[in-house]
Amino acid sequence: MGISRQQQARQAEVARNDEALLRAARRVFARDGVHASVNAIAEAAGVGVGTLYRRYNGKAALYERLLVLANQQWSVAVRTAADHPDPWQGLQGLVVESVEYGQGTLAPLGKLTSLPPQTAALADAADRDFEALVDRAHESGGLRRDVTATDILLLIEQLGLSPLVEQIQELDDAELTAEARAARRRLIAIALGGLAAAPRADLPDPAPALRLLTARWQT
Amino acid sequence: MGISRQQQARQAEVARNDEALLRAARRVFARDGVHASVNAIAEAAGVGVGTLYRRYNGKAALYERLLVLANQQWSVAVRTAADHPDPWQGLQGLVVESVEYGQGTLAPLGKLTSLPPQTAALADAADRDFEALVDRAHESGGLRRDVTATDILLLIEQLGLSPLVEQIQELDDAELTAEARAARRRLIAIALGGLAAAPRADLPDPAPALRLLTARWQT
DNA sequence: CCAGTGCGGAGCGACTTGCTCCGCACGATG
DNA sequence: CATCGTGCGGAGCAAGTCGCTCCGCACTGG
Repeated sequence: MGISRQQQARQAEVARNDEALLRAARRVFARDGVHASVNAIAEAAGVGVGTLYRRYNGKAALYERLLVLANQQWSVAVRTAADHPDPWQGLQGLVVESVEYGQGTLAPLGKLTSLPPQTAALADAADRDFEALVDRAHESGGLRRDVTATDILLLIEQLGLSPLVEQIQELDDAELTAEARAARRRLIAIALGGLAAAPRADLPDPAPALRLLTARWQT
Repeated sequence: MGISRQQQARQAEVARNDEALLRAARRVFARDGVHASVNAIAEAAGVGVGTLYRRYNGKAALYERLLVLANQQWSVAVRTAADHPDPWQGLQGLVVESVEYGQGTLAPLGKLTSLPPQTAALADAADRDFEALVDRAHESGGLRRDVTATDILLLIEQLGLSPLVEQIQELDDAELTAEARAARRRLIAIALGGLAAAPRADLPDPAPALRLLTARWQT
């Protein structure tokens, strides 16, 4: 039972569609929360709803996939950060990467589904690794001592859901979107500066333009 | 044409209802964004939809009222902060107060309506005062120099929309809600520490419990 | 040309939306 | 106690949105 050449030829398109679907779903779920509609996701991905339903059993299944993927990304990112020679540097990189992953918080949708057991196990392991990393960052003197691992997790969640970035993304203006992401990078840097025990790096990127605040609700 | 005694007697109830309505509207709009339904707002306020419609011409009018009130609170808070003898202390208080006001970002709903002109003028004046305050905080040496006024405005917006606090509020557990607010106060303090030019105060409130992360999406 | 595959999106029933309207509870008046 | 004015809750309506199905079509390799 081999796979026909026709099937092989289509695989590329299928994979492209699937990726677009997941990226769009991540964005729309982050923006609209539980209210996110499958129509909106399909449209944002540039595919028909039929394509969405051919791959996922419905909204809940799509969301569950997203949860699993987010979990994998978190596990990998924690492991990478733990491998950094300087734990405080590794931790900073982890925060930046996690915030910019763009998942937002998916917790409100938790009711839609429950994590598969093996994913939950993976998450537990990653969380233990994360706490160990935080401990080492304390010992290295880089991380201020009164900050806990939970503080940092909450900080990541807090920074991940960015009205600024999400709303400006809707405007479909590439330059403005880049500015918004840069502005958020500065906010992340400010927060990281607040986590640091002592001297802090300069803020990255040019100072944000005021129009980032106003562009969103102008006609 | 005087007001009858009966009318006077009812005024108290009317005022109570109106306040509950506004507080509920603020919460629900912050949580659900544009999708917030008037039914949900009325229910959260503990009143019927009829009562809502007797006072406001519809969702847009309610929202506009919220915008105007938020503007007033911002103006007052900026003025108060500007009166503080130490501009950096005043600025810190302003950030905390604005974040905890609980408006979240209302920008996504901006399309529903437009600000009345006098409110816009008030906002402009407040923004000028705010920039002056930031300048003075720079000069006083309290605020790190590479942070701009826009950075701080974006930071307030970023911290104001808190998935943690909003989702835990849904659970209707007073103790847990207090813990969530305390946890966010620590995040604010961390961010303020990142804004500071040099030495920082200890973080307030006890360290957050891990269950703040998990309680939300457990059955 | 054909056959196979994956695609878009019109359309379905179910549900939610913003909003209206009416019968009723309440407290003051006489 | 009966009356009356006032503001209340929420059933119910039309319009719209939802998740989802299904079918005709475009594209590709032979």
